Amino acid sequence: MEQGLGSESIPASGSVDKSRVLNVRPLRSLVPIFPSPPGMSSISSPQASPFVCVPPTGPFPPGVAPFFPFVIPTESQRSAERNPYGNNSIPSPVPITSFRTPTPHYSGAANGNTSRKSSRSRTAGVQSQPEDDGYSDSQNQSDTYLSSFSMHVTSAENTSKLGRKKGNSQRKTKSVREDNTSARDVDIESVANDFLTSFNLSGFDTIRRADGDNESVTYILMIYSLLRRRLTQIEDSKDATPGVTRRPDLRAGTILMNKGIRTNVTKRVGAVPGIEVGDIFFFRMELCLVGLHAPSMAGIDYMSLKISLDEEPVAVSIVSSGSYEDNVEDGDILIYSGQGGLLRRDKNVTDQKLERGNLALEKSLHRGNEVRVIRGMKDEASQSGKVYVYDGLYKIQESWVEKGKSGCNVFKYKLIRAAGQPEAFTLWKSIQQWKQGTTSRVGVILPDLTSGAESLPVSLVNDVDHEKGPAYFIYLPSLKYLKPADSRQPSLSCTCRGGCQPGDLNCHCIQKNGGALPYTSLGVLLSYKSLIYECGPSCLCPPNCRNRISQAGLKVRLEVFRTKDKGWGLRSWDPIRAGAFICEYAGEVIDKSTEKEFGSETEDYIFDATRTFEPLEIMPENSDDSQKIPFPLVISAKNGGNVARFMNHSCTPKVYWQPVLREESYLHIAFFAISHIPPMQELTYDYGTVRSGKAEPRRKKCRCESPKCRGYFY
DNA sequence: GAAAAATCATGGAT
DNA sequence: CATCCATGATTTTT
Repeated sequence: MEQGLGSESIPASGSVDKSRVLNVRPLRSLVPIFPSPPGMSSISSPQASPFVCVPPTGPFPPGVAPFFPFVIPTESQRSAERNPYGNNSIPSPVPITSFRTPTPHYSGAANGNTSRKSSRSRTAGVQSQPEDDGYSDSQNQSDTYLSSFSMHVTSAENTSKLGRKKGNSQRKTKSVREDNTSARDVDIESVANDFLTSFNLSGFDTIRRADGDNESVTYILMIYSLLRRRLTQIEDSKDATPGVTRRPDLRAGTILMNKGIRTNVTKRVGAVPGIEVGDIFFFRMELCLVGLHAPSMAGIDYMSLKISLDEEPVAVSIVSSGSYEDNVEDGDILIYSGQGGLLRRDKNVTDQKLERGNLALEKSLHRGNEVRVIRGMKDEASQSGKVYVYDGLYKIQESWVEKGKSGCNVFKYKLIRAAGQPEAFTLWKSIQQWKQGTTSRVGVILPDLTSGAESLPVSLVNDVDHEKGPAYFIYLPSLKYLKPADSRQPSLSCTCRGGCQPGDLNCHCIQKNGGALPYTSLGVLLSYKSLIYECGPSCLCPPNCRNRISQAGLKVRLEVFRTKDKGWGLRSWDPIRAGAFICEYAGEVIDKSTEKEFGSETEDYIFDATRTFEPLEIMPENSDDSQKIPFPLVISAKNGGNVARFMNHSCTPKVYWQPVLREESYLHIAFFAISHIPPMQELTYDYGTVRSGKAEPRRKKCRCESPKCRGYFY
């Protein structure tokens, strides 16, 4: 059924090269595929609570994750869930069900709706074909994935019932939008399906949905990131009819929510497994998906807690984002305003009422439970948009009512941060001050080791030992080709004087990239590719062209710092969002004639682009092998290089490298963030392994301290 | 600056 | 009383 759908809604798929399907290697999938138990959607709250005999300060020490043991529902429970009326007869107090569990909404919306709409989509698909060309290449490709893998998703989805929510909005939608717009929705849906199946991702099993761990959280965030960027790209390329995906962030979020690709669905007081204090997020939807803060918009998340017979709401997390007049002066204290009362479209400002979130906060004050605090602040990297920092657990100390600016009553809650947690928000404040110069960074050896060669200064810092700095080298901001590149191929440049535009198919550089720019409008790399093409020296586009991201210089404030046991390392003062460009690997290109000179005795500061690294989940490695790097590139940063030469190896890195070809003959190496990187976390990448046939450099002991550490690197 | 969006809780209806 | 359904409250984001 799904196969039929795929070929129906995307007419071009008739021309798909079936042989590709056979080449698709099974990708690493995170979890085995479990169809969700049919009764999942009817869980309700039984009686007993483990909280009854527990001090109000919370059932577990701070920082220690959840009170839920990892319980697989027993057979009796499961059958009880299947029979909703049997709920009350569950005899034993089982922790996992002792709280009101939100009904999971992973409805079959995606499949159900698409199939219903598919007949309409056929005509619309034809109409929109010219525009579709903007991304049809990649779409067709993933289409092959769809046909080969979709069965998993379909079967998993169909077991759950159709989301009424979805049906609801659909009805509204129909009256407002034209027919062909809703048919475009199908496009998005199928793109999303393609996308997900290309990861062989069929959803999370119920256990992983209920309680997360580090792996699930990062994985979900990666998927979200990629899907969101993908939808953004589609929105981009369809400039003729804007508004297809007005809010890619929300769109990507709901798709994943509906498919159950989320975690920590079980609401909980206190720490959330898989999420650490200091973690950063760029969208509210991300908070929903990982279960840190469930409401997609509201600032207060709460749950009802059963105490003996009574039920009362307690707050579990809040987002302070600047909509209200919160006081954030002191880093460990937060004066938080209650919700409501703000001016709405028709009404005026009103007094806040002691209900919902406000009531929950009040109850939490008396109960003394810990409340997670997420602080949102302006993202300086992008004009619009915010960064959210998980600032850990707080307790409410007092509450009062005061007159707001508008003269209406506003609830205020004073929250105090629990002691013993890693720095998060306070670190941001310090960094702000370093930048302003109001306080100085401890241990600075050089304020700018690039001596102005980069657009932003790079400090050299040592607050660990007495080492005065790395051995002398010349700072090169970019890769130096010693010999003029041999022009075996005529350079194919572009003539986009105003900068390359997403939909412009006449642009050679876009053509080389398969019909779509590899970057989003924010300059974020869409996804890893074995090779991407940027504009080069003879292109007519300006330096700020969107297809010159890796040439535009540093965008984040970096520092080279002394690590505890790995020599010098690199980290950033600014938060870095997933996919963002960090820097290139600068140095001197080593060609065959000079190779001897560098020889094997100088293994340090050598970058070998023929190395391979363990592919990450975010890389649905396309079987398309045509785009390999055009020639082996080896860079030496021994005598001269940039910040990249200080990046250490890690077996679970935050950064990966990506070959970038500028015109036909200039190959560069650019580094991009794998996931969101909070400030001051060391930037590391996987040094990879040497292609077989080449001499192995000597092994070095790896000190990355990750659970997946291989123990050594080259 | 307006408009649109998604989620969950809530309360009324069945 | 349990379940179903519709609506409201929330505020972020482009």
